Amino acid sequence: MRGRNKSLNSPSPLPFMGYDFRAVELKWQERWEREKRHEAEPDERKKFFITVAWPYPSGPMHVGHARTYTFPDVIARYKRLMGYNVLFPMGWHLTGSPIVGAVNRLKSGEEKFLGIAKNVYGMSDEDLGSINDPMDYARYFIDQSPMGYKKGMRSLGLSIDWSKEFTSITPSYSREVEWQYRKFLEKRLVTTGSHPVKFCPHDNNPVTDHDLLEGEGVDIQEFFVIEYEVDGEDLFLPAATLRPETIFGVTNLWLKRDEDYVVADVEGKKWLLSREAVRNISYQKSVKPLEERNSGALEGKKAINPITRERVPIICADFVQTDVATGVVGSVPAHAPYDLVALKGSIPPRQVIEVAGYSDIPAKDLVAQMGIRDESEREKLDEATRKLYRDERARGTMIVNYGDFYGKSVEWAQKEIKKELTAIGRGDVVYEFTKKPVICRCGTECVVKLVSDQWFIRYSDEEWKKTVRQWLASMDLVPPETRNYFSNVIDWLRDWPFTRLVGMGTKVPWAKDWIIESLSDSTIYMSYYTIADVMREAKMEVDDDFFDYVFLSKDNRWKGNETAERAKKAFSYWYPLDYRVSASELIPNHLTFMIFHHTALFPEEYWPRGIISLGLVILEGRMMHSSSGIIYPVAQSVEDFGADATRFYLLYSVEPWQNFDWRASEAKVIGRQLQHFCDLAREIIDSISSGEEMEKDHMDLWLLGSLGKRMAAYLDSMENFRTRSALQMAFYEMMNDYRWYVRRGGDDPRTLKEFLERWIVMLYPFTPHLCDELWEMLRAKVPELDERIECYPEAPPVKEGDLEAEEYLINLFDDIKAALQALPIEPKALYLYCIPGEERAIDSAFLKNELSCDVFVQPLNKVTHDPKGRAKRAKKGKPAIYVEGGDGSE
RNA sequence: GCGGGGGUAGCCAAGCAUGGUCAAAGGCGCAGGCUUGAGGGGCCUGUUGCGAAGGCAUCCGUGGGUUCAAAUCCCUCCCCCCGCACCA
Repeated sequence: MRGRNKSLNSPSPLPFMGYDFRAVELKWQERWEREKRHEAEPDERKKFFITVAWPYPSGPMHVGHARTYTFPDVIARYKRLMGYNVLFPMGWHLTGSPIVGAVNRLKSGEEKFLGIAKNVYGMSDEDLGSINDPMDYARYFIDQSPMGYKKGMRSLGLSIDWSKEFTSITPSYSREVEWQYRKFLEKRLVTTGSHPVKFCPHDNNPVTDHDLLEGEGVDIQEFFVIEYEVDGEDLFLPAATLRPETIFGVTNLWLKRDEDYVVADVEGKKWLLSREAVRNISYQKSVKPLEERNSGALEGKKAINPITRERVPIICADFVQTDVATGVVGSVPAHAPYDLVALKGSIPPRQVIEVAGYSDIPAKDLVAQMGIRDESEREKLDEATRKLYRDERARGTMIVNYGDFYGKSVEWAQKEIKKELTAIGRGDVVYEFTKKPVICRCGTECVVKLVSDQWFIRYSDEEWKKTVRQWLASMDLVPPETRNYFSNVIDWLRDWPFTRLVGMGTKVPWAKDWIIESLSDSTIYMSYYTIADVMREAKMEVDDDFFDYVFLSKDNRWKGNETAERAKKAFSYWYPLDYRVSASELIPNHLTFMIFHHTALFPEEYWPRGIISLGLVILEGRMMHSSSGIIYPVAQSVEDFGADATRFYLLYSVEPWQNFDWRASEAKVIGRQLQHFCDLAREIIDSISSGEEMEKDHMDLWLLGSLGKRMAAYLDSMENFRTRSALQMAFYEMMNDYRWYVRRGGDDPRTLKEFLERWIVMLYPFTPHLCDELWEMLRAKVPELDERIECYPEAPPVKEGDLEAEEYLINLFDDIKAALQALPIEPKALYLYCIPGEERAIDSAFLKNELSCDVFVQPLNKVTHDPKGRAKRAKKGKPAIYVEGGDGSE
């Protein structure tokens, strides 16, 4: 020990001081803003453009959101350190109906919602009174509420370029959306059609799962309807089925016993429908009820199978469910357990499908196997039905002599028979929920409605998919596991209905009654960030030509226009998007749509380069839900622990793409650790004095060498977005190195200054306020440092030689501790026998001090004391150890 | 059901794509000691079991297998999470 600076020898004589994190954070936030530190303009530097899914401000910003936005901020700050010109913008997504819905609920005084607004969202009566329309509500959660997004983002110290801010309903942005869809229309990438949706007749609106009281997650199923003509009457029995291929095995038709059915005109034909079916189907087809007719009146009559022309009897039964599909069912006893049981052998089953493992009457096998006695055992019958369908569909073969059907698969037959029936005008389709009831919040039972004139984006287009697949292959996807996921999504993606009747948003340019729904208007909005400030300043009306010129360089009248030129310059500088950051649950829609849309609209040089998918955040083990009040608001975390501690905590426990469990107790610990770090840094800064030039000794070289290694690992992690691992290097490993250095007597102010300089820089992306503060303090002592921390110092080179000897000692020290641990004696003297030459690495003074006993180092060629003959165990790099107890013996 | 991702010591989690250097990093928590103006600070030590020695035994959801050698490769089973569309 050279004792140049006593205060640095452990333990610290200074009292615990800490710092006022809120004061420091506010100071720097204010300064960054005043200096417009994060506003980015095109220049000659290499650029880095990163965006994150824009928030939908329908409630408070909680720590889950904080993580989503802090991660890209850390990356943005890191890239600035690396010399990039970084654009990290933010906007607001207002499209859609939830905000509209929230305002309606407030206005109608819905109690539950008002309670949440007051207690969870922290809204005062005054706040509530000031909200009259959806924009008021959105504004409230964007920048008025203390729990709002903009305040939250600012208080976290996010380095967002607010000059590029806009919303999804900003008029000039809407122009871009219109441009995009007109392009799609031109390219025939949109199409019109009809589409089944969950619908509430009372509200006269489509409903989402979120709007439901009961029936969440229920799907819509397509039933195929086979029309059987009633013999001798102008009436059809529309038997609804999921298995039209079994039509060859139909032995009879079922109606519910003693039930009043309705004869109705359905698009020009007379159908017999249950009363429930009349209501349901009237939302899918034009249905005019004509008269009632009891099922008993039809019993015994015959109906004509449209394919086989066979006449089969109409039979009534109790198991028929009138609220499912049409309320009319075909009976296939060989392949449907229900039918088999209900017929009780009165009509012989007819096999039409053969499956390995089953007899010639498959339904019979299952009924016997499961011990089903009669049709009242619904649960068992349902299970048998499901199992049989699964097996037959997977492995069954058709054994009917009809057309090409013999020997064909069930799947093929199903498609084929649908085609045939439709062709001869005896096939139709009705939609039904997979499970009932489905009940709207208003209490009304929902129906399946067929929306016509719906517009679709043709994601099913094979050419388009091919382009997207190819581009995907060249993209950087983080984490790599998402590649498979994307690739599957592209395969399964169907046409997407992109028009809505309600909510905020941009109108479909050629169908002004419709609005472009929220996922579909946010596919290329990153491009607008690049020109948002130019557009706002210009305040001018733009048209399709404008975007053609700016985005596609089409030669037109905008050429030479100042605004257009500025926009074009900015766009071509910043685009393409380097990384898109989003939640992994958006892979099946938004993120994939983004790739589709870019490839369809822009030249390849502007297609997005990378996607980072984040994991979700849970709160103390539970899912966060604004609507249920299970949230931890950002505002609170910043107040409780500070912005830096919040940021640090959000990124340290798991990598960004893993799920994260927020625990306030841990966030608190981080706050303490930062306080400690601050103390330590100040101590080092205090110790810096000018004019002192000392030769670096072994420990100094070790500390700087190790720093080089840590920094290399840090850079590698950051380049791959492994922020957790980077933080572990930047904070904990650095801390450990520092401790060891001090413990080993290291105390050179110059070495420590160098060490601290890099330490601050490494931590800067994570805890920018504290780091800027420390940097400022450091500069007061070391004026030659750059004012901006962003001009980071290079890592010192790693010379393995500087590290080797110390590693040797560390290993030896560990071995000694392990050995001592198993010994129940007080060590008095420690003998170390090493390969000659290695003794140079053994700091016996240090060991003596640490172990409080005498230490004798004896190279193998100079062993003088070895009563137990341990010296022979010495190996290269691993000295032999002999411990002598207090009484001199062992 | 379909598709994707996981199960590692009290907790969070690293490692597994290139088997051995893995009793298995780091953090948290917990325990003990030190800091000779007593407790939310710091430093040190420990945290599967055994052990008068740096070792041995057992261990990485379950049960098998491959191998001189498996947390790491192959198979069986069990369990958990996330998407599945008109919703931001």
